[in-house]
Amino acid sequence: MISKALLAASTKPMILSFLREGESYGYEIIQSIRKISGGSIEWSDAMLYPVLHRMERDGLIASEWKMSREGRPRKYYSITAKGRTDLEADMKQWMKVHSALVQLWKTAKASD
Amino acid sequence: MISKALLAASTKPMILSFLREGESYGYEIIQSIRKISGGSIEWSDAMLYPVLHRMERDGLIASEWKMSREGRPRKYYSITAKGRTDLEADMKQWMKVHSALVQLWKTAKASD
DNA sequence: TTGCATACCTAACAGCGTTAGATATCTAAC
DNA sequence: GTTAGATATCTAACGCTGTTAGGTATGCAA
Repeated sequence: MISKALLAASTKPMILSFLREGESYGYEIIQSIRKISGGSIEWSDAMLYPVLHRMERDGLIASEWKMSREGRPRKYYSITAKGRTDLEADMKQWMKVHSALVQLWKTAKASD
Repeated sequence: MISKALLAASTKPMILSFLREGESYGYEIIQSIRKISGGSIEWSDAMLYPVLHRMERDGLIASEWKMSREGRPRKYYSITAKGRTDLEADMKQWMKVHSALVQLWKTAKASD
């Protein structure tokens, strides 16, 4: 179970990274992220859908309703140019924090 | 400037990692983290002090008032056994998310 | 027709960073 | 001596976001 704070920090960059590979829809995103993380990341739909709505409102992704063969409507999302730019910034931020954390862990180890 | 969400996810493990090297106090923690991160991580005192209070309430750290030579009172914090255990769990969680993110970034790169 | 997977959505609540304050000491400059 | 900046801690109101707990609807298998 990933903590709420870590979830909040990683959801947006993960969605943008995933959509960079091609369009997808909410339900599929949840399944794919679970698979990619080896089961350690379990997103709830009640968390994800508002996130997708916010990201679309902010122009990071765009949506389009499509009908699947089974007759179920799906809302497909694709990444926008703004979303790609935002992802690049997110990745840099993430790496800065990750580097600082790793450095702190190493330092502590060395003094053990 | 690190985003609010990423800050919220990294503050606790960073404080615990830092205190694992020895006791410290709020003001010094802010300066040290800024230095360690090369200036990219700037914590505000209004963010940090409530975090320290919560962590103490949760038994992850313990505090003790001490007087510095200049006469200024400082509240020194030290990590507890529970804090060390919590940090280990945080590190595992962080690495799970980090691995998933890195994998997504690699996949995207490969398909470029 | 019952149950499960698929597929989407929203409202109330709780936790936490931001903004904007407050208080107090020490040191250096004017 | 008093002004300014660094040191050192704290709190209240606000906004954002995940959680909990619901709701709606279709397709398929038992």
